Amino acid sequence: MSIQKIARLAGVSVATVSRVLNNSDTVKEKNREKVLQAIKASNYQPNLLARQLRTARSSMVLVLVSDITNPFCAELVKGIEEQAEQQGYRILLCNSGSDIRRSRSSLQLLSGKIVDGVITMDAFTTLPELTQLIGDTPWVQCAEYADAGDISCVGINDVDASRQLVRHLVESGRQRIALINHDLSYKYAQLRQQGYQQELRSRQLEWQAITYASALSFSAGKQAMETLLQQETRPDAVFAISDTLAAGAMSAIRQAGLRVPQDIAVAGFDGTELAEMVSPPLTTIAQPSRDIGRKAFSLLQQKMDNPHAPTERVMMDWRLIVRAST
Amino acid sequence: MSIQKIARLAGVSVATVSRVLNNSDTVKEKNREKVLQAIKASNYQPNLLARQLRTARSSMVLVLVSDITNPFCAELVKGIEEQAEQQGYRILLCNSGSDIRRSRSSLQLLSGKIVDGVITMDAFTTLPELTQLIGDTPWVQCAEYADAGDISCVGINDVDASRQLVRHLVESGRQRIALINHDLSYKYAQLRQQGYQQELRSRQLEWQAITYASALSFSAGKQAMETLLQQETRPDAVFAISDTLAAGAMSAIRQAGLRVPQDIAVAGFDGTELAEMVSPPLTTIAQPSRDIGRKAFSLLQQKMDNPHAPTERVMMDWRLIVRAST
DNA sequence: CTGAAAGCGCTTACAG
DNA sequence: CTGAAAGCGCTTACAG
Repeated sequence: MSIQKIARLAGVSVATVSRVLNNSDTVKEKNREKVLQAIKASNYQPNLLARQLRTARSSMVLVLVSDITNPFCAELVKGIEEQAEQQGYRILLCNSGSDIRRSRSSLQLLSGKIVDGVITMDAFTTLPELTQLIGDTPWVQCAEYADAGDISCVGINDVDASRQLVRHLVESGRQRIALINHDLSYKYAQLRQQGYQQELRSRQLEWQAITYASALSFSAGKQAMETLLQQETRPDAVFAISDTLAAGAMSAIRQAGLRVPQDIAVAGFDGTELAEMVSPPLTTIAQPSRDIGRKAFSLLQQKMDNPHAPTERVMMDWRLIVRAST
Repeated sequence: MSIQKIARLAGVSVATVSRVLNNSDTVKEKNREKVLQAIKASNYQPNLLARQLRTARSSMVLVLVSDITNPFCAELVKGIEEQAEQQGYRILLCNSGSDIRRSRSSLQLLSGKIVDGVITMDAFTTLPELTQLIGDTPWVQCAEYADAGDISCVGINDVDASRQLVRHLVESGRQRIALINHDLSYKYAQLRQQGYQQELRSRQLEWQAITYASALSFSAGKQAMETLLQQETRPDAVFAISDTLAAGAMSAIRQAGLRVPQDIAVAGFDGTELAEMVSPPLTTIAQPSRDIGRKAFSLLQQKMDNPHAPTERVMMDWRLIVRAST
């Protein structure tokens, strides 16, 4: 079913059909109706491929998400979606699993002209490769940094946020604060660790312990906490770099027969709903995830509308939420 | 950058370039090299739109997910993805939010020939409309029923699973078992409710209470539980139709100063990781979510490979997991 | 083994 | 207001 058939059915030229389809110009009412009727009668659906090939734009953007299972990512996506929808764009989600091979495959949608731009959340260590793959098509990095190259990004000040969280733990009397971190190829992981260390140093606290969870998951958090509990001195507080990890840590603590927060205080990061779901509810850093997502799309749109739009690095606000876990 | 330019650069025809690109036939080694070199030199990327338009296939499928935030959905998607990847397909995720308007918009990817098939998880009440939108392109309904029309689907036997869960509650001595359900436009919600009622009846338990959560979320579950707690007689057990709702219910119970499971037992459904994350951990029905996803893709692939493939309704295995919450 | 040519289904100046 | 025609970037019989 093509525009040709419709044209034949309606007794007009394909140009006229196309004009009706794009409700453009001035088509004589009589003709418009004939076309509309033919369309309805044949249940015609325009071929988007052909249209996009011709116009060289798709009004679709690719969102390369590292892990949809991660509630923080899911929130970011919702923000991106909201903004995109409002601006008449459609979003294609691809789950990269932080795997460069899969990213590469997904990015063919970009180089293949199926989407007009891309929002990524990949580790900043993969940026060189991504940069090469993406070339100079519109691109925004979301909730992870890009400190070189011509890439716009949105995030929060992770060092400050971490410091404030650690400060809170210190001020509530904790002496041995451990960190459960994740893959340091993420810049945000590095920065949160920096914040943690800076704050300890400035408070003259010598005790320090860092474990690296193998994934950003509950079970990895649990395992990381078990490791911490096996060490000679036991921490009296744990700062986990995400709420999911913190939930895992709490579970490990409970299984070891210890209490939260009496024996060990636990704090998370992100401010997802999960932090309220566990008990005791988690102290955490609330990130404005929806807004980060929205902003990421806005930056992308600027680039799509104008290839020479300036590259921006946006820092959003965050805040500490104190709950019963600390 | 087009195939034409490469042809010119390499001093061959576009046909030859195309052949190299599709590593087909037998291109003289000398020419292949010239082409490969030209491609590398110019960093050429094939235009997928043009290719898909020409070949009328994309090796991409659309997954219309009702809510990526839902951990059960996320698991399904991972299963679909695994299978798709293995078969050389790419997946496009669209978040319908159970909104028919958004589904409609996403389905243009189908009618517009951008994808070869679609997997949905929409409420069965929307099927008539979806059927009309989708026409006769390959389509599989995942984790929700389709009892009419020519739609393949994969799921579990919800009635049996519910009955077994309720049986477990009864057998552990519970007398007043409440149900926290969700939107009855989902067939699975209807069936689980049926199972609940059937089992109560067969056990001659008269007491019954059903609340409907406004969403499949923690806070909606909490609210639903609060409603239940306000009624004259208090239940001594609650069966929530999803783990997320169950988590909300537990939170409400705790806030009311009651204990789980001593005062009220709580059971969930789905068997997501969340069920292990809360404390006490949840008794739940484990659905083989990954396998459901994989199966959904396989069914879709059958339809894509052969338009006359038979329509199937697949029922997967499930099992009851008893934990400390009951 | 290779190239000229048709065609996938659209849109858009251009001429009338 | 409308139509004929070119062209987006590919692939694929067809002929050689």
